[in-house]
Amino acid sequence: MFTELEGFIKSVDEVDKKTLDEITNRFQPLRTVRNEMLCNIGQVCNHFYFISKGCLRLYEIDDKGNEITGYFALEKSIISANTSFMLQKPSRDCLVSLEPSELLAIKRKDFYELVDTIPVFAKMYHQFIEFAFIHSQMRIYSFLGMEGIDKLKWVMEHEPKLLSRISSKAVASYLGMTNSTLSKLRAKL
Amino acid sequence: MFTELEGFIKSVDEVDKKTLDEITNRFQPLRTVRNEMLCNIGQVCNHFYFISKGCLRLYEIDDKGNEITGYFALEKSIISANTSFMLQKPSRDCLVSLEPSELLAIKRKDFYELVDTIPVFAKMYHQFIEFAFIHSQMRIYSFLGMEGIDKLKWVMEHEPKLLSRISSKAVASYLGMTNSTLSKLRAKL
DNA sequence: GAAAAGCATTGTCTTAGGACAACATTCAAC
DNA sequence: GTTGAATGTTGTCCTAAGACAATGCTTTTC
Repeated sequence: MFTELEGFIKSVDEVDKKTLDEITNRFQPLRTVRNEMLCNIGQVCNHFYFISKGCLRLYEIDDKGNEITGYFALEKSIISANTSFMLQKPSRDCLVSLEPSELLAIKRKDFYELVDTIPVFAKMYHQFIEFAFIHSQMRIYSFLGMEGIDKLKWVMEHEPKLLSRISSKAVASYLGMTNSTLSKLRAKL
Repeated sequence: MFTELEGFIKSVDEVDKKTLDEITNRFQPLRTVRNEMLCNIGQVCNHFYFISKGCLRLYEIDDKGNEITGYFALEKSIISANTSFMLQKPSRDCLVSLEPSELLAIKRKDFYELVDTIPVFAKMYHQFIEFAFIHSQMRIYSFLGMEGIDKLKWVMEHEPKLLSRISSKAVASYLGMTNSTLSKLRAKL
């Protein structure tokens, strides 16, 4: 499990073995089953997760009880209930595993200590958040105003893994449509 | 103009006069008229802007020629054509002033030098990007799946300044609807 | 301060997509 | 493997919102 994390860090920048150990030492392995909740609505999220294997989903539940997916994270990436983690406020999001997953968890305090003391880790976080922001903006541009069929084509082009791996229901909640609409659109292609 | 920037930096963290000067020295004042273009589509954005007075808008033009607003920035905040600035790729966004504005511009190279050498500046950037990300996520959650009337109520509650200050047309492009729809929804309230 | 350009409002018509429901299918758990 | 629950498909019906157009209202510019 730690091999993947080491590879992930190395992909950010060159790093010596000692520094790498300092980083990985702070992470605790964690195995989840399907649909295991890592952060529930109302909790303050105190961990960041690196995904060695598996897949996590971050979603919110709106006034009408509909789920809206904010983010999917696949293996070799990091995720938390970001807003709650950053602001240390009760989360409006749920963070759950979609599959049995192998994770490495780091506590918030340790996380920010590494950010403050280890440049490669700071750079990694910096890249993560820039990417997360850019990705969100891209979704806003792509999904506001776009018609359903174009949203579907957009995911097929930009995030094809989601379609092969993740349930239609969850994908629909990511695209901002109902599962029946998604199903009809798929039939049209 | 520089007074506002100094206040902005001080609001991030305590900072001595010398450091403050090192920061502000890198900024060049810049006055714009209405609708002045600071970064056009296809250009690589090489500046970050602090807004002393006025208001900027970041938007994209989709396949059908419709404008989609990604972001509004009012005085006492910073903005650039973020994606292009971060990735150093040709921008898909246009950055324009909505009003005659007083700006302070900093070159990309200087900007990142300050990020790397002055902790308070790094913290400021860090806060900016965390906020920008959180704001984007909030918009995704709020606007995907929400009905028009609820989006309007949402802006009235969360960003009332936009409605009093910015043209309906631009607000509509921010909410992902046409201006005629927005006008009809307003009449309904 | 007149002319022009850009905005905002309101109307009609049309359509994409939501709600709900019935049924089929897959998947997981025993 | 069997059973039950969750997911996916397809249908009908209906409504929110887009397209387009006509008109009135502001701003800007000369």
